[in-house]
Amino acid sequence: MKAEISKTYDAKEVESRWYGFWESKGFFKADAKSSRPPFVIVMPPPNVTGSLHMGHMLNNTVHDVIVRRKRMLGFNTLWLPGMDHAGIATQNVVERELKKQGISRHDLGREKFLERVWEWKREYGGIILKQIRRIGASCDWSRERFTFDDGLSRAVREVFVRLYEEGLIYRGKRLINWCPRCRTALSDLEVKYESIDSKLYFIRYPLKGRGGAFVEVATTRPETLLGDTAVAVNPEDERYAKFNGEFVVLPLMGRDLPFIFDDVVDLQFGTGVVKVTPAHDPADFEMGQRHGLPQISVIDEDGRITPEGGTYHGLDRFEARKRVLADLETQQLLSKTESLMHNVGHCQRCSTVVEPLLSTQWFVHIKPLADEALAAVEQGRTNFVPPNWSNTYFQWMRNIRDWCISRQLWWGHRIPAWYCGACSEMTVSRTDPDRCPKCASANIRQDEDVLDTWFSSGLWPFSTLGWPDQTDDLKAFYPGTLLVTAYDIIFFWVARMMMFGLKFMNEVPFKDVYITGMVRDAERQKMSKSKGNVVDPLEICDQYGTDAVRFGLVRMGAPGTDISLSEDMLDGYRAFSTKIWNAARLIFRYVDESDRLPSLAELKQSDLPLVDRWILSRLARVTDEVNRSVENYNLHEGSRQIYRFFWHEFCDWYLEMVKLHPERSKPTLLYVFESALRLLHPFMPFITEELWQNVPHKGESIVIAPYPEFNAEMVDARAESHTELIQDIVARVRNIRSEKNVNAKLQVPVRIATTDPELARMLTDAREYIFKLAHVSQLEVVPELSGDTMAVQSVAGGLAFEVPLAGLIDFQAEKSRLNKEMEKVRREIDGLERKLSSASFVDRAPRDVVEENRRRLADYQDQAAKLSEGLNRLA
RNA sequence: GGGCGGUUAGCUCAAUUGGAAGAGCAUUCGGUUUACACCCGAAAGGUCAUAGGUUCGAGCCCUAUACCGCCCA
Repeated sequence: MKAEISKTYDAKEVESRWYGFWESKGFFKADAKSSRPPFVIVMPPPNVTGSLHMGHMLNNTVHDVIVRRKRMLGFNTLWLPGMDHAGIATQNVVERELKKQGISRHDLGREKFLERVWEWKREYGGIILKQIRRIGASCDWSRERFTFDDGLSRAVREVFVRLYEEGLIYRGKRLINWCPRCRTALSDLEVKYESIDSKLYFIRYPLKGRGGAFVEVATTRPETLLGDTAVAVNPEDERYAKFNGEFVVLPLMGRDLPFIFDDVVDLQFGTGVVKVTPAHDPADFEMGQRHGLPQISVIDEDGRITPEGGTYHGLDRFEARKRVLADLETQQLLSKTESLMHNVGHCQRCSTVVEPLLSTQWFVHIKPLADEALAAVEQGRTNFVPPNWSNTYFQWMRNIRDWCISRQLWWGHRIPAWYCGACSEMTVSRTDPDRCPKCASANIRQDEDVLDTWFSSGLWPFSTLGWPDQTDDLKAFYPGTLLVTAYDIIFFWVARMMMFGLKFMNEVPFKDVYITGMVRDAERQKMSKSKGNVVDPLEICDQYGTDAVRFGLVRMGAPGTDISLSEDMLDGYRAFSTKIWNAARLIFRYVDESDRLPSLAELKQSDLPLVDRWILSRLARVTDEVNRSVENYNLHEGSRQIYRFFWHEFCDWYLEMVKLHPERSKPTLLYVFESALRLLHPFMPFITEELWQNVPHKGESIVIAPYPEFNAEMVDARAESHTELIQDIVARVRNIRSEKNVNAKLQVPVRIATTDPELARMLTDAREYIFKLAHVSQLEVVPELSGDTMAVQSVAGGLAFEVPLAGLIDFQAEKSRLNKEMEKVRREIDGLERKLSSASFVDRAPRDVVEENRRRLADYQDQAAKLSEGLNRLA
């Protein structure tokens, strides 16, 4: 037993010591053969390019609190970590590196380029996983996975082929979102809409064969008129009904365009006539399909005008816009320009304006998968915490559209489809073919494209466990118990895991989905690089201690609510670490090497002093509250309970009282402190391990020590009420001293009135606590107060008491103090009497509520009587 | 346009099923009591956004309004 620990708490030093020990001992390893009940969480795999930000820290802290408690409760706990290969992001990073050397990925070629990415991954990838260790995350690193590992790649391929065979994956020419900078297709989700202050242009389209007559068409994208194949109006629109069967002449191009009539046209928008460009606008694409319009692509994959664009061929799309407008102006076909706020899609990764393009891509026919995933949440097989997020999920699932899964990248799972150069047959296969299965030609080539990264992350809950093989891990750890994630990837990730899990495992991938909020700065602003308000978690962990940052995040993060991170907040929780440390220093003074941890039975055999019975009872209740809160994912509530208990009960009261007889209370002191450390461990893993190792304990590490659970034998209601009475007396004496400006060093006598012999005995026995805590010199317990006019009167816990302060009392001030107190009490009495005299309340409210109110009224009346007695004496 | 949140002490946020409005920080006052001044003690501070409604009883349930935020189209 170490007799002392350092005077100040050095969080950084302590925190650097334990993780390696835990990991090397294998405490975090799950056991696929165990008969204990499983508790399974998969980590949302961070991008391989990522480094830790506050969002990760919050997420991983929530995981860790939950996981550590479950592990201590004896569950066979698996927290599976890993990383995502992050197609676009990673490819961008490596391409940027290459660019510095003046080369492009095309200079290297596909194979060489991929080698470079793997090299990069080995060297720089995965920094984040080290950082995750730094914050204490108790993951099973023996099961770490990467979405681009061989095993997971096999799962991806299996899923692709099966879905293709079932007709749920198809290849087709559709209008997709295209990023001209990344030169790849994107899914709908990867497009971020930003509201932009832009212009609405009114363009004259001359009517064919009607002399100079024209209709006006409003558009935000004049350059796309090059690809117009119709103009459309709403069939209800009487202004334009007469044009049925007529044509307009497309400006600049001279093409004839028919009038079509379609419900989607908004009568209020612009002039009510819109241009239709099926190859460059999603709504127009659909309209084109309904009306059998030709599709003319006038913008290419680089964002330049195609040969279809005539004289504009080769111009960048934004340059083309200027030129088209200028030419329209010259021909007097531009009638006016209005300001308009509208949403423009940008690439999620590089912020380039996305171009809707007609393109041949691979899609998942999503409806059948979505229906299952929708039903699972509707039936409560998977629950969101907090539950309102299920609405978000429902809404998206109900309006879901086919998922474009092919990407024109190199870094990713290559699409397992081969095309025959001889017979044009397409083959989708689990294994790489060397010749065409139809015509046996060896002239086959694999599809160039790779899959959306989210396609592989969607398989994470089972691909990481060895699927498609029926491994022990898969049997033991699927389905998972819980998923913890922020709300921004409910669609990207949660929804897809639900769909794939149900499809391929016939079971939801997790029972509960806990949605965290976001971490914001002290002004509640979103953290962003451009604003420069990003807080580096590792920096603040160094500064405040990881335990303190963790505790702060958990304490402030009610499910689903955002957290604003401020210095004040962090200061507060660092102070909590220091408080724990200092409490330990005090306790260690009383402890020597011969001390050992008592069992509860041993404690209960001895005749425990009041304060010991009290603190054990409080510990029991707090243990119950913490367990209940964390079990229901109210981590903020659990952390609040334990903070309050440790600081304001254990330290402020118990430790102060124990100072009088440390020897007598030592077994209980050790027992409660050791339990409190275990109770706190999931929240603050480092400091609790450090102290636990220095206090008498059983076992190798607090990580695998049992978590405290409620024990009714520890509850002692009488000890609680007696101690509360003492606390109340102390608080009121302190209040009187403070209000009367009694010198802090001056001790005062106290007289308490009671006729209850048990209370009288208890107070006499406990008087030393009152002496110490309220600076009292002597305590007299009397049947009735003497009527000393030189004393200050008050009531505590239903007992009248007085503090004789001869020569210190200002009668007037004392009178007004008592009157003020009386007023308060009367207000309470009035309210309660009104309530209790109402027949409807007495009849309809539950009996215990009525009783409770009666009891309170009696208490207040008693207090009022005692106060008025005091007032009479002064009069 | 559709959906979801939020509005409680000066600030940041709690309040389990409708049954006595709380904490931390900040403020004021008093304290170098041998664990801790990152501390101890005391105090002050609230029309729970607004207006209606349901109920014996509403911060909590219902309806509208205002402002703020997010998501989807």
